[in-house]
Amino acid sequence: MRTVPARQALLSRPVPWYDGDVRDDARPPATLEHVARAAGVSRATVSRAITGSGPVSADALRRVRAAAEAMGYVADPIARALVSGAGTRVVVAVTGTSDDVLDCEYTARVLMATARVCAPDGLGATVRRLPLGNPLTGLEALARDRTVAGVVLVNTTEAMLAGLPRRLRGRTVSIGTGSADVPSFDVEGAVAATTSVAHLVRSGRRRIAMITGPAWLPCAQHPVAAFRAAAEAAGLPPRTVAGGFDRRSGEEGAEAVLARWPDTDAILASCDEVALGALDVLRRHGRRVPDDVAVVGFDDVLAAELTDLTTATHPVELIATAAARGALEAPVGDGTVLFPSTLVLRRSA
Amino acid sequence: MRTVPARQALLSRPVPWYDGDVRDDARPPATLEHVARAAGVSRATVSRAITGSGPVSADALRRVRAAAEAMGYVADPIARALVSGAGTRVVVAVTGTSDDVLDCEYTARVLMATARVCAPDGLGATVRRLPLGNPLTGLEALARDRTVAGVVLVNTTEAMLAGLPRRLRGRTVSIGTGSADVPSFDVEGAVAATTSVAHLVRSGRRRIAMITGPAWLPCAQHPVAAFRAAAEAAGLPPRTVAGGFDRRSGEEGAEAVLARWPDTDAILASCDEVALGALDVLRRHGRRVPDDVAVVGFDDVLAAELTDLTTATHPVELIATAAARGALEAPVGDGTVLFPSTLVLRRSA
DNA sequence: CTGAAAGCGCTAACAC
DNA sequence: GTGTTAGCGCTTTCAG
Repeated sequence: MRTVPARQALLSRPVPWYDGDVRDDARPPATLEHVARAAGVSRATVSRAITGSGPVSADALRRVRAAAEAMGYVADPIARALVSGAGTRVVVAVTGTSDDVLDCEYTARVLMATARVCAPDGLGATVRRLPLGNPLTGLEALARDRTVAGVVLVNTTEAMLAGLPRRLRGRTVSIGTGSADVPSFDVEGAVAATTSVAHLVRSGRRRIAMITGPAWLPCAQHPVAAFRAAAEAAGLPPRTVAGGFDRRSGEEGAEAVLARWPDTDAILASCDEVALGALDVLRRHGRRVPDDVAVVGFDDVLAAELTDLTTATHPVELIATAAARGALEAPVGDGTVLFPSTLVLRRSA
Repeated sequence: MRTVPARQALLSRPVPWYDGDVRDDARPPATLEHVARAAGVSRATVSRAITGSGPVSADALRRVRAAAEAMGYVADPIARALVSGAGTRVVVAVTGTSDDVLDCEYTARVLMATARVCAPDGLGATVRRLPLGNPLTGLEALARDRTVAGVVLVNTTEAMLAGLPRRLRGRTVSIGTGSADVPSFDVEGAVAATTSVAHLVRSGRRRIAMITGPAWLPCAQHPVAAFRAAAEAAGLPPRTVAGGFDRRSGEEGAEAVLARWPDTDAILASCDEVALGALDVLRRHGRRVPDDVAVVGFDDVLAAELTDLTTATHPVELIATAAARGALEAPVGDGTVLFPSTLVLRRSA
């Protein structure tokens, strides 16, 4: 084996485009090597200068910066990821019973926000469903996956938080319930419910029923608890029926409400989709909205405006952006960050 | 410099988890090296066996497969990307004048479909806006970006197709207009327009106006041409006003239509969003829909169902999925793939 | 058919 | 401070 001193090897190896005059188009991007040669220093020094991860003389720093600037040097995130084991994509992991959860507008918006956060760092975003019955197998697969830079949990359960694989700690966040290990980002759903009830009571409603979110979803219980508390505080019966987040459960929920409490004069829905289903059922039953029954949703999707639905806002983009950032950087404060929700008054309540 | 025979070096280097009994959770994923040792062959052979990129004896193949299977080996996409220069993410590049294009439902759906295609390969997805005025600078940046595995163009212009950087060829596709270099995937917008006009004419409409899509967008011209042809074939005046894809241009377009041709009895919109804006204006002007004026949209978004809008379907997920696949694999046939659109009859026409 | 060796572009010990 | 040396996990000539 012939042993060649490294530096000489470097010098003898041609640096293809730097001295040639290839078409700008075909020219491959500059590497650390190119910058080092231009600045007259070693690759290590360039690395330190660029990342700021070690001592570099002011002089070297200046020359490196100038060279990098001139050649439009950008560190290759792939090489970085390989050496640091940091991964190249943020996974939006949605718990659910079927892939329908990936087809909903909400998930699409979370993914979009995540992708936009990832873009400048050369990272990508993906989605994956975690089966409700056994989310841990999915999480373990993610832990073993070297491409995973961070995980944004959507529809987090207690089991997932408790069983979070070690390797995922510090780069996993939750949109919803969190834990000591997992910072959480969520909307002030409880406040939204309280405000909605207050509005209904103020406008004379006395027999309010709530169609709740999925029973297995911890963060969906806060609005329910708030509804109960607000109702009791106002001296009203805390009527609730179990629901989900889709149109269908809005229909079933409204049917259940009308069957159990025919005198209901207001329905509070866990989300707009559910409210739309309820509106449908009310219409079919000949109940006028808002005259006979008021309806309040939650989310303020485009459809809410079109159907004149009174609803509380849900700043999904803001939440998801903060969450994705949290999954990439070391989380700022490892507690819960809640985003405000405000009631938008329209015709339905 | 001490020169150590490679194989001996390999043998003397401990293979951390393979012989130890670390917690399953903390155990790092198996590498080529682990499989090679277990199968009693070299890394090169394992590589050939796994990728099928070279001659391997049946015996070696069997042993490698067994070992890989047993250890749950999956090749690290990052290392692969580094050595092959293949990139780790597919970029959805949307041409537009402002970042609003990234906030629309359509783009979110394209991104979701792209992310789902990328997921199994360990790749991610991102979005990026290409400024309408100068999309080439953006494309050149993408060409220089090593993380880019493929590009899905949305709202493609002729200039972009003509000036596509060499390094992007073969891994760029277009949702919309394509070229010899760029395979295209689109909906049968022309057919949709023809069918819509046929329906309107059949139901007695004679003074049909179209609010077109953006003038700068080539693929948006096909429906316009089809509309003109259909109208003329039916002996009707081919009335068109320029529009865009947003609610606002639907409103402005409808105003323009009513101002120029007060006797209009049908409006064909370039998309549902535009149709919704038109509906609003018609209501404000006291025109009854569909009695006085029929309205037909295009896309069949959720809002179309809610507002009882007659519209033609637009299988965005199908199109984007095919496009993303095309950006990753060598495109099947380098022509245009058109997806069918069908008219959904509701109350508005 | 198979193994050794050479990197992809970068970071991180470790010496000077 | 700065350079040298080792890799990260993989593919790929190039010899045998």
